[in-house]
Amino acid sequence: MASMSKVGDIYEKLVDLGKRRGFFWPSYEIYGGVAGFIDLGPLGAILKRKIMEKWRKFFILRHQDIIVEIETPVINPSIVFEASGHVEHFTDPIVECTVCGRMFRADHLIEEKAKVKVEGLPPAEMSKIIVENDIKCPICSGKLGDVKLFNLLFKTTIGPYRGNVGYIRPEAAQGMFVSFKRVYETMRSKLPLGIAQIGRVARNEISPRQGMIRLREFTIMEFEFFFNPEKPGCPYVSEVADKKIRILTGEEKIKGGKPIEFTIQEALQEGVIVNEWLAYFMSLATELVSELGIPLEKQYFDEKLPHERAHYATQTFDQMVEVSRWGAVEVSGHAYRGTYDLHRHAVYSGQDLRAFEPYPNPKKVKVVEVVPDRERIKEVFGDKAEYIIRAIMLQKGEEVLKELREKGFIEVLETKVDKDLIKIVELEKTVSGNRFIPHVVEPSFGAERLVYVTLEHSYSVKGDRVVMRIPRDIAPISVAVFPLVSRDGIPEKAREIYESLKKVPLYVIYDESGSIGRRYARADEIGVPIAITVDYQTLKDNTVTLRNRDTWEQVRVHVDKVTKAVVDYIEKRVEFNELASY
RNA sequence: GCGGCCGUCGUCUAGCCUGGACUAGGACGCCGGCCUCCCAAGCCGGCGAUCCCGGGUUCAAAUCCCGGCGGCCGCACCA
Repeated sequence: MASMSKVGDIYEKLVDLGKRRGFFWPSYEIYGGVAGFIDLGPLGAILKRKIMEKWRKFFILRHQDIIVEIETPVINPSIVFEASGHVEHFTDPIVECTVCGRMFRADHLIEEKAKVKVEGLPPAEMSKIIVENDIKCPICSGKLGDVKLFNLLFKTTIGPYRGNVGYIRPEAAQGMFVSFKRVYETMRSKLPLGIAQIGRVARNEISPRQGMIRLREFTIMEFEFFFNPEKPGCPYVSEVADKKIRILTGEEKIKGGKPIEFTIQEALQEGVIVNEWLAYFMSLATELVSELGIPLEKQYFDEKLPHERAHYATQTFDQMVEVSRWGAVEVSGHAYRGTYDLHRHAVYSGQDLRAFEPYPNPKKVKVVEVVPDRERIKEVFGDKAEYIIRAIMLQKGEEVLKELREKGFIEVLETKVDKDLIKIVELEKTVSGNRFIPHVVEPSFGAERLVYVTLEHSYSVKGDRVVMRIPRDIAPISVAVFPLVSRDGIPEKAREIYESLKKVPLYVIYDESGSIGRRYARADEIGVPIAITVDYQTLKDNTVTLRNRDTWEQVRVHVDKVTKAVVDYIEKRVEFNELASY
């Protein structure tokens, strides 16, 4: 297909196409628009839905015995995001130069210039440090203003009381953690367990740009996969052992290197990916993105360095897809979240969010029990005491003991607790099983970004026309029906076929305006994979022409077989040329 | 948030510098009709822009000035 060629920067062409043909456009256009919001048009909405369905097939339907989908609210009471750490960590202290107006992260600036740790300090304290250390604007040396907090969470109130603060979720994940106990029970208390959700989230980005890549409100598709850290193996990993993925490892990134191709097996053996489940899901993510029409060499995983990672994660890979204008964009994140979230919710809610796995037979074992000294902890920590006591009690006794012996204190909730506040009791006990906080790996996908990269990698030009080569199983419109000419009973015949295809059901368009070539062109531009043309021969032998969007090849198929041919083709059960034998 | 460039029919654009002849022109697309036996053909007719919004200067503003909103690029930000 030498005449099929990719063009350079296609962002603007897609923006144009999106508006003209109804894939997407800026929201609130008639009021001048608001940055960071987009509407999906008739075609975009179908495309997104088909991509979501594909995601469901990959991650939920294929694993429906262990991964289930739920739906939880978009608006959350503030306690949820206090527990998750978002209220604290999703807030950036920023400082503006009074001369040139540039904005900086106050904490980064102070730590760099004054060499002091300022994490968690109130803004007024940071402002003081800036004045005391005479820190100036690193660009123009101008005077810096006061430190202010900027929080990316959208805030609202729940009900009529101003004090009852709610936030719109910036990720769906907390819904899964908060309802973990319930889902775990409905799934008959077994691990591993994945809890998935597709839903809207919002982040109040400071300055969103880049069309549908950086949005203030978007759809996230993610699941939290809970497992016993003592049994971290994934039984499916053998199925994907030889599958290839590309990773820009942290080590390689520091050296300024490029992504390296690994098989899943190699990535695990070499310790590049720390967990089998994480590796398995990364393999599926690669396959999913490939099925959106993005070749392997245009995707890679970017291992996040410690300072690039979110507050909850111990290992994170961003799945990147190369696009023409912005280099590579993140379409999914794969994080090892450990016990962070469940632990925090257990502490904040006072609920036991541990899993339990019975031993074959109850065992008599020596256990180390941790008994916090409630009175003294309350004296020392005041309001925080209750949370600290809960956090201590959630620790494994052996681990607390070890930490105390090594350091003389333990660290919980980013707080040091001295050894004389904790009593250790060793006793013999009959235990019937293991109680623990499950570990979590989280694959999380941005639906709109997947839509965008799909469109971008579908875009091709053939001669002077645009052909959107959207993979046929996710193309918004599956098939077009055209009468070759609009007389002699041909339109009537074509309409019959159109009506029967709609009932399949399929997304179908019927078009009899303009020349046949114009209609093919219109269909190509919105990525309709197959066109059916009713012509004079149809009147004689009841066969129609099927025309392939990508190659323009044509085959004749009997009218009675057309539905099956179309369905088989768009569901990728057969290739186009095999339709000739239908 | 800062700086640069930019904002005219559905889309792309002419006009803006040098204010008036602009009833804002064109191309493509779209709608209706004719024609048409397979790749944006042709013919006829039609719809479509208070020139992003608000204010100012002027006898007169798409055009000059100010503010806002939006877009792209750079800086910062993107847990």
